[in-house]
Amino acid sequence: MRANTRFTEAIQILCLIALKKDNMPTSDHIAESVNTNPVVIRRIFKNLKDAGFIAVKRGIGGTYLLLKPNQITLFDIYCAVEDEDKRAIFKFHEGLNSKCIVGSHIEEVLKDSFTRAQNAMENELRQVTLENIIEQIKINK
Amino acid sequence: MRANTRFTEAIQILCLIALKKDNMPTSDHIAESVNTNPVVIRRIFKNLKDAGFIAVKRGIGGTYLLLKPNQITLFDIYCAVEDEDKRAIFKFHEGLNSKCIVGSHIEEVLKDSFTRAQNAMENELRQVTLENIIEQIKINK
DNA sequence: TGTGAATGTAACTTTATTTGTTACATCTGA
DNA sequence: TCAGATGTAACAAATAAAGTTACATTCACA
Repeated sequence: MRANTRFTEAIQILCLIALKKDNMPTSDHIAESVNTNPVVIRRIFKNLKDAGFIAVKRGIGGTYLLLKPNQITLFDIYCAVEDEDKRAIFKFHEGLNSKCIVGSHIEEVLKDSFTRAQNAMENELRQVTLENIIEQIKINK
Repeated sequence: MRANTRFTEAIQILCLIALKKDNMPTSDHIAESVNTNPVVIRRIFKNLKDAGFIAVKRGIGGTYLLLKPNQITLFDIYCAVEDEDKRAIFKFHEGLNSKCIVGSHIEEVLKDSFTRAQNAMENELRQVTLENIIEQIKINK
């Protein structure tokens, strides 16, 4: 399949919304910045709405934040756009041979190490807020 | 695309080789434990050979370890079967709008946080050796 | 109250990538 | 030499993300 870019796109969408309070950006405006189709943006809107991060106005259009940027971490955003299965870094082949000592135990044995690695990654994402990202963008600007 | 299972398969292959010193397992034997095609196993053999972990005997067939299980970490195995691009957890959409403040800076700004998260994950993989995994399999047996 | 511009969403296509499979050249110990 | 293995190319199948089209629905405003 293609590389999954929903997470970084979601971050970019939230930055655009946070930085443009006056003219609330529409899916068309955002799609231009991300270089994709407006429908792709609207699909991510749905995830961000469900997570309680934004509100989207029908009819007139536009979006705004429901939380302050310092209340949203990168991990929160990650969870909003990818379910637990998708967030798992390491996957197992299906149908491991249960008659084989290795095949029947490897998944259980590796699960521990994999969980630790996954948690370490996620804890780093928890350390960074949307506000941190926005500040960096302003500095670089 | 499909879920990438090469990493877990490589670990399983190395466990099978480490645990069967007498009758060195062939790609056919291993394929049965992993539940896949022997060619898939041979493709991973190539990565493990290139990394210096195993030797594969042509003609007669079979494989054996060139390093001790305590000299190979999960991170080493990860690197052997996935190049750097594939190991990257987070990907960016291509063609971000360079005329937009967010589009032109987001990748650079996020890179820092993403690198930290990636490193945290990889450091956990460095803590676990093939020997640790094999011991756990024996205990569970 | 009609209109224009936006969102919500279904349905389908395109593209990318992994795994599975077939086939066959090559190798090696007995 | 031969039986059984690996090495590898080439192609098919499966899967999933992103792109696209289409259209119903919504809402501020003239």
